[in-house]
Amino acid sequence: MSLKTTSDTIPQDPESQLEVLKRGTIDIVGEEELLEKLRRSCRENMPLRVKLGLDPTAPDIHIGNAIPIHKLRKFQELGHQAVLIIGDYTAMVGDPAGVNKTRPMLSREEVMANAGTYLQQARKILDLSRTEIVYNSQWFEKMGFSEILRLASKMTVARMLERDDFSKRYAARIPISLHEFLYPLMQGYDSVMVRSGVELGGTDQLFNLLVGRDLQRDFGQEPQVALTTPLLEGIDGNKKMSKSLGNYIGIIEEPAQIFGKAMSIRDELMKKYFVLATDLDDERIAELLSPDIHPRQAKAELAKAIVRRYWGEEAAEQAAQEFDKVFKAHELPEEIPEVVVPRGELKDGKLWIVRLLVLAGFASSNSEARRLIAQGGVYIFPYSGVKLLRPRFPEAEAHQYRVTDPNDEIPIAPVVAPQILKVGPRRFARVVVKD
RNA sequence: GGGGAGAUUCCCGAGUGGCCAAAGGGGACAGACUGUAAAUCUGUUGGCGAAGUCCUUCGGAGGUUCGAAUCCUCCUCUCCCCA
Repeated sequence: MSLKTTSDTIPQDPESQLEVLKRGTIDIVGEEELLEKLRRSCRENMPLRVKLGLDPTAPDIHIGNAIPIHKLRKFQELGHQAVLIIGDYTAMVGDPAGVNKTRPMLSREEVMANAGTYLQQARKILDLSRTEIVYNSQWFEKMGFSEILRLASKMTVARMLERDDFSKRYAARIPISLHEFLYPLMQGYDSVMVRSGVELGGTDQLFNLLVGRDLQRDFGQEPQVALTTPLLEGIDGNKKMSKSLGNYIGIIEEPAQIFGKAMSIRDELMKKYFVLATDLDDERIAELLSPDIHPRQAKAELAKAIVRRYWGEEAAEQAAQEFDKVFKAHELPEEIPEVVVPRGELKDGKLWIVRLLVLAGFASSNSEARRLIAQGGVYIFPYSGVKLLRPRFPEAEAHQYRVTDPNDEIPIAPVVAPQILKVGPRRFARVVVKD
């Protein structure tokens, strides 16, 4: 996907820049300062240095933590210098912001592996050729203990405990490890090291961003402006979208996957997703959310818009069609993964259905497979020409394909005409025999 | 350093000798219904080719007992109070 280069249509005067940048923010600490910085930048033709830190704590960037990245992109479009910090050191600590327990410390290897995939993904949003990319191990690795002490002396325990997440944990008697107190200082020190003029982050980052301001002052630098963006709820609808909760939509997930996950959010969440996770303008969003539009359709537009943002128009269109096909018309999806059955598993050309479910990865044990069957969630039918699978469509006679007996032995057809195994509404596999 | 409380299944959390593969909630999965992987309702949620006076699981290692998540000893980790 190519990134839009809109810089020539973009307002260059500081006031309009500020206007553009303010859209979709929660706090700007130092808004006056920001305007001043923008003015100076115009006057002296010096781009602002805009910092965003990404901690590679998991392999995926999701549409929630992509929000500040898009904001960084905005700055980039306005001609400012994006500074992307890959927090390979901070990732080892784990940001305590908004978390109610100590995060497991990651190993160097895990972090580095994630860092690689992060850049791959950030490419989808940022123009990396115009982005300064820095790893914070660069300075933390060689930092001596005396320097760490000096840094730590700049923060008080009382101030730390003012933080909501820490004070809650403290009140609830949930352990707080000392190294977690170091995190904001590390992030703040990053700002000093890259001489950041503006730092971006989700609202839960406000404290960390403010520490950056303080530290910069201590180190004789002009303090950065802190600009925060909203947090997005995960697809479960109540908790913040996060990797560890597994309630996220990753930006490099398959379009079909993104589409489906977006369709699974509750209706009330649509507005927020429209605003924060798509490129649609306010007018269009209002239109889609009006009572004239069926929520189902609005949500499909939402899902499409999210896919479009990361995979382009064509992928979005395809994902939408695919979804309708499977969930509205109850037909087979376009792409069905194979489950390979080793010939040795067969007895007289037959395979125990329970075994097949396990081989396909649809059940982790025979017992679970039996349960699925007992619940009526398992179907097996020939590949050719079966329109699924609904009692409401009598011509399909769907239920003749439902597996009802966990002791069934399924004859496995030759490779040319494989069978389709379906579990639940959306898990499919094509059964293939190989030696 | 002294005293007290605690660690339970994917998560939270009940359980203080057998009725415990372990309440309840969350999550997840399945079914019904539908507008969809929304909402709602129902069910399932350790393993074993389903079966048993079976095996594994209540922080770890031992012990008491016919029998231990539950009692004892030591260990690891956490929280609280005092210093």
